[in-house]
Amino acid sequence: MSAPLTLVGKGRHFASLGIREVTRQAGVVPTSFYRHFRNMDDLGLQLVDELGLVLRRMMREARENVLQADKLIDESVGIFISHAQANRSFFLFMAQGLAGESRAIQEGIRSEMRYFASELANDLRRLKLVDHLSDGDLEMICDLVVRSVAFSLTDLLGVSAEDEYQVEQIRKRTTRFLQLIFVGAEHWDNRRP
Amino acid sequence: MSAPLTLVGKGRHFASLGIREVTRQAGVVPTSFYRHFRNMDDLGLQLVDELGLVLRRMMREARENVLQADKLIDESVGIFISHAQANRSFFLFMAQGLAGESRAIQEGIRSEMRYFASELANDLRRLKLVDHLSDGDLEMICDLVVRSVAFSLTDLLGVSAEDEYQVEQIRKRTTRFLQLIFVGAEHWDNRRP
DNA sequence: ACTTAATGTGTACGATTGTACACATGTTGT
DNA sequence: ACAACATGTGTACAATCGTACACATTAAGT
Repeated sequence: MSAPLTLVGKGRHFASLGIREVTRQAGVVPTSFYRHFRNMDDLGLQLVDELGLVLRRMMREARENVLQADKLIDESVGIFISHAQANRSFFLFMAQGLAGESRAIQEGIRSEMRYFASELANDLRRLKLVDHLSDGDLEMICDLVVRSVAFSLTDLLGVSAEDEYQVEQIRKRTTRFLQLIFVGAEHWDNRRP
Repeated sequence: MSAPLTLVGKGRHFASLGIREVTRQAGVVPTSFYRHFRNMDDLGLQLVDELGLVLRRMMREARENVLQADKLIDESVGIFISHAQANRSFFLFMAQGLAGESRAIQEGIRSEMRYFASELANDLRRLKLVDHLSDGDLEMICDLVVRSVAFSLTDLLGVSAEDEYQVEQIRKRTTRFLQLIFVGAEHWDNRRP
């Protein structure tokens, strides 16, 4: 399962990978592939499941480290960036899959993002930061947050992890996006008659 | 050039297309490909250029139709959705290319999005809607707007254009995203000490 | 009308692909 | 120790791939 991730990490697109290519990278004969997966789509779906675990680990770390609310955004963005770099290939796979050619993989990744957004909504409720918002509005806001971060992901994966200046730019920009969204959230009910 | 778009429209990923496949779709012999493109990346780059034209047409129509400021968001989202549906294949190609395997195509699409965001910033300035914002902040906000809309694109392309209920849901959700961002923008300077 | 350039065709080649089948090796439970 | 099972190997084949080359057709410029 790590073979396709390695290839994706080298700049290949998951949709363009073949069975032979993957098994070659895994140091195994092509026919062995069928012992584990029915086809490439099946492989992709299992990768989505593993991606879920990676995201859950990231959430857990964020929950443990975000102690005071005023540092929430900064800390979270930092944790996100360090996880994205530590699991670069996984996140590349995720970014590719969002517009990939397998509808099932697409839906799987989308579902992981929805789960992530709903967990975020729970956390914000628990921290008593969003008492003035309805459930529907909170869910919408968390969705926007997750999407914005996911889009920053494609920025981040486009630069080398060693290019500290660029990474810092992306970190700052993502932080400002989230600040802007939360400013909007604070004043949101004014808009809802 | 329309052959690869047709294939993308049928659910294929651009990165997985081959020269023979494209020429077959175009009703032409494989070797003819080289009369027009050096390789698939070259084809992709020329498609990005055409995508630029599509986006510019969309901007023009938005500028002509958005007369009063209070309907700005609704109108713009509507125009975006109708263009995305009318040029489905083009926008699919765009969504794929953002995390595609050619760095050059990726950068090309990103560049189109930056241009789009800066034009949006100009328009908002001209409409005198954002006098309290610095150039840098306005640019950041427009970037977030463009990203959010681009992400909604992947939602929209995932459902059939005939599924009016789903399309309507996406329209509403995108509109709310933008409203939230603009509420944030209105109150933004409070945050900047 | 005649030259030049642009574009499409036909054939050919070795490399690579997905997958079927029979067989070998290693691991696990009893 | 032995059976059952999971996993990897080797061989094979038709299909497809990218691309080179020589040739035919069409379009444009003079």
